[in-house]
Amino acid sequence: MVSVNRSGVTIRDVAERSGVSIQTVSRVINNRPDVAEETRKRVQVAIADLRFRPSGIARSLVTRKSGVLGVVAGGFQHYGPTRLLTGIEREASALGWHLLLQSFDQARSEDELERIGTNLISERVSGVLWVYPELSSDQEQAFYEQIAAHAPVFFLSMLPVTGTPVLSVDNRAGARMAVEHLITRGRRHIGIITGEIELWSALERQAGWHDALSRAGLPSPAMAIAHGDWTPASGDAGIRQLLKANPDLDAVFASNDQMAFGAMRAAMQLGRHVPQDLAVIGFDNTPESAVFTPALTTVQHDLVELGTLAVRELHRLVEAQRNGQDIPRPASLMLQPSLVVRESA
Amino acid sequence: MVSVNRSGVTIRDVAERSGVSIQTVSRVINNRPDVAEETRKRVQVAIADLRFRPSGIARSLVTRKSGVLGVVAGGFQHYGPTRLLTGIEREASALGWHLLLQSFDQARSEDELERIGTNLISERVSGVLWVYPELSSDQEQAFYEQIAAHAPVFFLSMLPVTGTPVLSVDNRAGARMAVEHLITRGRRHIGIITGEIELWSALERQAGWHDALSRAGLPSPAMAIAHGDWTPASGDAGIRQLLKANPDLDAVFASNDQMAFGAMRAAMQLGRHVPQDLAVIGFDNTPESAVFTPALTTVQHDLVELGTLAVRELHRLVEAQRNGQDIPRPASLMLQPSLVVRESA
DNA sequence: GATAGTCCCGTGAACGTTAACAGTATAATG
DNA sequence: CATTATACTGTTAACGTTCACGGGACTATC
Repeated sequence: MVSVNRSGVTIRDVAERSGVSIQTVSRVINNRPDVAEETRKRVQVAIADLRFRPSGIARSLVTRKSGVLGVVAGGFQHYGPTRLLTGIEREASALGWHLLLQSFDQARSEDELERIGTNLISERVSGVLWVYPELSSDQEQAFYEQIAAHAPVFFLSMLPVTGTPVLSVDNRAGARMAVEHLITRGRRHIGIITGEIELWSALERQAGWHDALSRAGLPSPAMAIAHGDWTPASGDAGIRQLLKANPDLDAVFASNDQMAFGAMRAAMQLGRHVPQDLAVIGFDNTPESAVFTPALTTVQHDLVELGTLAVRELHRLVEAQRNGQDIPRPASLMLQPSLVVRESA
Repeated sequence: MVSVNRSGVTIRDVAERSGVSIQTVSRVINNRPDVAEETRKRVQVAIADLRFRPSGIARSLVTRKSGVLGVVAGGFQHYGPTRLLTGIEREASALGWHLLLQSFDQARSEDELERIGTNLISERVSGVLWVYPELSSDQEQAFYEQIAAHAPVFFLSMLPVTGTPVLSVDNRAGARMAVEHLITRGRRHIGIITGEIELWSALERQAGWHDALSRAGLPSPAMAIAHGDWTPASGDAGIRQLLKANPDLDAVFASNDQMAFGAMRAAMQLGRHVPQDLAVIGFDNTPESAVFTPALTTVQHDLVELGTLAVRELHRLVEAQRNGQDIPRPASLMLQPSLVVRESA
């Protein structure tokens, strides 16, 4: 019972049925003032009767505005991108924008990038949000120039490059807070399990770890660093490596909660008690972190809010541009995270 | 440094520069055979020089095909919808389709529904995937009729209604497997913490729990049922309620992993040992489930695969329709889950 | 009573592409 | 050599809207 009768009712049909011109119908659907109340009613009745929906496509063609926001994102197996997307979607829909999603997971090849760029331009997106995947700086530059000639681009949680506004959570400050908390609690041998090091957020969290240690006059040797990839398994592997290299390790900062979970489990398997022998601290404040045993101390950041803000800023920019107003060069923005102290540290 | 010069290079510019007609350029970009190799080259050079990208919008207008897949989804704070979206995105992009995302989180009002329908129709989507939110059956019917007149609609993980194909994981069978496993291990007083009962998947899992019990000749009294909402907190509350009402409860089936986590933590706080005193089993096989302490026994289902299949089926249908072929009424599809036995049961 | 202003409505052209058809050469066939 | 097929290219008309005009019928103003 799949219906095939694509109902092709157009503005012309409405005009005919209500005995006015096409233009008048157009005025009604865009509810413009200059149409008599009586005719407006008549047209509206015809619209309802015929179940007419104006074609966004035709409209876009002539107005040269799509009302579509291009979102390039990846890593939906992780917590961050998912939350971000939620915020983005929410605000976009509130502003009447649609989302054109382009994922960028598997192959980060040149071709992939080219394809995404072409798609975004072809669909005449009104703006672009580049959410997650890091780019090498030459790719970055090329992509940015390519797209930016057509629509404004914002980068979320990415290394800032010239002329590109970046909106992000202050990962560095968050990590610093976490490690400072460990230091306050008397820990002195504090390791780190990093995220994927190609990602700016991972690097920033590592930098925050380093900041806190050096401010306290503590060393941050290479052997206190284990490289993870955000997964629980890499947290497991990471803590084993760290404990082997640093027998007197008394705390670890895992760059996200999932790795913290993996690390806690492995530590307990190795006979270490958390937090007595080993304090563990995470990053994300995932729902699971509160109910893990022991409950995870972690860094809270509001990514939904970040996504919301990004869309709002971008929308403002696009509107200003469209109305020929002065375009304020958008500033970068850093949201401040906070610490949630629980049992693990 | 936000660029405003929306580069308006069209097919006409390309034609002019390469000294051919517009039509020939069109033939080249759609790489059709009937164009001389030499002219093709010349046109391609012009395209590259001018950085021309054909307007998907104009193309859609004339071909009356958007190549856009409407996805109506919600609940991205949960594991399921996220995985599903991943699969959908992956396959869509492989097939050259774009995704138009419409969230449906907050207000499930009539207005909301109307807005979504209008959007989908206005954008002339080629097909619609209704991912998560349940609808009351009259809403359902109205929505379906409204949209289906324009594009085929598939429902994922929803109560089947007349004429609507549903693709889903077999939640009922999964739950049954879980509870049967508990029974095999000698458990006799098995409670359930349900998901949001408005959702079909939650109801199916509850039905599976009931199936297994009655097949084994065991009772499934109302007081063995606690209603949750997928969150860890509701798992916590759920197990407390169950233990109070059923002092000799020796196992619980939580309808998702997050609730299982909450339940395990609460049980341990109440002095029960998992799995000795109380066996716990979840549903989803989230990454965290493997590293929780104790590691969670749970039901594994491949939602990425489900999303992939859904898109593929829908695409096939749309293509068949477009080519005027016979349209096979798409069958409903159930993916079989499997059990992952770990420590908690 | 002429002039200007206001309110309402319609006409024609455009937006950027593809579909359908109509050529014009050149090569193959009898 | 005439005829027919083949390979390539161009012309015209859509697709469904909105924009920039223009103009008629009233009403207000001097």
